[in-house]
Amino acid sequence: MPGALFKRIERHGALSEHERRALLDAASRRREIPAKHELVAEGNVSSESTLIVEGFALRQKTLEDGRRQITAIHVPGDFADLHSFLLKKLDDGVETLTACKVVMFPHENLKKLSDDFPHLTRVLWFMTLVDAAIHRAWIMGMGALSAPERLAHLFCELKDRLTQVGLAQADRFRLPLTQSELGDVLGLSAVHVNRSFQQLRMDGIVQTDKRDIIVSDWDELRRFADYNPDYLHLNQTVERD
Amino acid sequence: MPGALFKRIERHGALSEHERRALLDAASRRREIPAKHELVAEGNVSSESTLIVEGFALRQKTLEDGRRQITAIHVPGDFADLHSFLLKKLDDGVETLTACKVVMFPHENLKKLSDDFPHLTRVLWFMTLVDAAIHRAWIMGMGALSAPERLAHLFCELKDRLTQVGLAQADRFRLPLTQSELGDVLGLSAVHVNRSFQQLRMDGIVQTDKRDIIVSDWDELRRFADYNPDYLHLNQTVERD
DNA sequence: CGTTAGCTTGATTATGGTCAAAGTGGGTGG
DNA sequence: CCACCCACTTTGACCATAATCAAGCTAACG
Repeated sequence: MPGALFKRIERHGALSEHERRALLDAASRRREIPAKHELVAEGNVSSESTLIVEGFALRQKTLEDGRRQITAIHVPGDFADLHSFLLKKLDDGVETLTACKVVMFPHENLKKLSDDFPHLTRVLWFMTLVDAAIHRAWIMGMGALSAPERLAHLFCELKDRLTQVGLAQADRFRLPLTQSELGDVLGLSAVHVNRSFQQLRMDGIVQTDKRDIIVSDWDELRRFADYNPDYLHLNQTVERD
Repeated sequence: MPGALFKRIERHGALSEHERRALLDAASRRREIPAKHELVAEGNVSSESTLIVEGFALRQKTLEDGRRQITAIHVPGDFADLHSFLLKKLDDGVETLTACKVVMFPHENLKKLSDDFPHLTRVLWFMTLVDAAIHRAWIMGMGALSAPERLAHLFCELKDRLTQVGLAQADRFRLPLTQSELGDVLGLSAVHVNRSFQQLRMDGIVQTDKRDIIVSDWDELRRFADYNPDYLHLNQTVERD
């Protein structure tokens, strides 16, 4: 179990036994958190970071008038708020999307880790850099892609990220977001997300079954969305020396 | 001169003499680069990172069909591609906007720094986290703000970032971007950027003089754009212990 | 079963894109 | 020094994409 927990970290890091142990020791408590529960409020100072073991979470920013924008979707294996280790005051809030099992890492422990384990530090840094690369892909999508393309691009991204941690089937994955939430991700109204869905279905490149996204020809979808998974650095390892 | 060079790094880090020296030693050569010159191409593997000493640079992603999206604007004091230290293969290309003076940091030297100087490592990590926070602010803007609001938000951000490194006057700063480039930043057409400009001018909250942006009442502009500078972490120091 | 959250549809409006042409001004070469 | 050039800005007319509003539909859940 502790092994599976660090699936993603280990994929990027090739940790030594010593580093594994230190990482495990840095974790404080496990927590189970219900769906739609706020973990950290936007603007709050945080003193621990959250590794998601099970379930989905999101990060969001809110405007005065209530408009909200989702800035990140997190899947199992992700650190949802590792950036709070150094930023402290979060510019975005963290909220569970589904019920989650998480492991908390107090910042003082991460501090100690980063004093003693340079390689492990670089691996954690790397993971926040991938978060940033995903931000850039979203910026690209919002600036240059049409609504159906954006939706398709998101499906491609989530499929690859979920496959990385063994949570997608060959032709489908579960998407635990309502169309309204998807709107807040993509910068679209819920109605327009619905119409974009219909277009993808009518064009025959995406099917849906409840909350499952089903795609028989991923290459076709990738071409449609101009998707290139390089930015996820899926199987890249931070070199040790 | 080497002192001014690290203005931003030192603001966030409170470096020891030892760390300062190590950082200086990690720099390889200084370079002068003409305007509109590509420093790293999108998709290329990079082996050094670029600290901007003078001038402006940008990062961009391009689609097959030529649509491009600018993902970051960099001002003096910024590391334009520090993320390439660990990501290696860049998902966005780096290009100068104006003529630049830069200092290169070979990744092997950064590697050594990060082995030996945990605090300095955390400061560099912090700077990439601020980049990511800026990405999130842009995502928010593109998803939830109108065209004139987005433009105003960008002005507020650049004003604060330039002030941090002593490059803005009280009521104005130089914006070395054409309206077409601003369009590629904001996800708008050049024509619509022009019309958004006109609206800000007509509402009396922004004036322009050549490439200077002049604002007499910043608070008004900030309110208009729903701008909160917290995400820039302008004067925040990474604690040493 | 009734309630409710989420999905779907239609009609209308608004924001922003596209295309084309006409200004403007700084820099360069004759 | 002037005239031309070129890049950038501005304008207008028209079109496309997406938002909004309102209502009806569906299905899971208590």
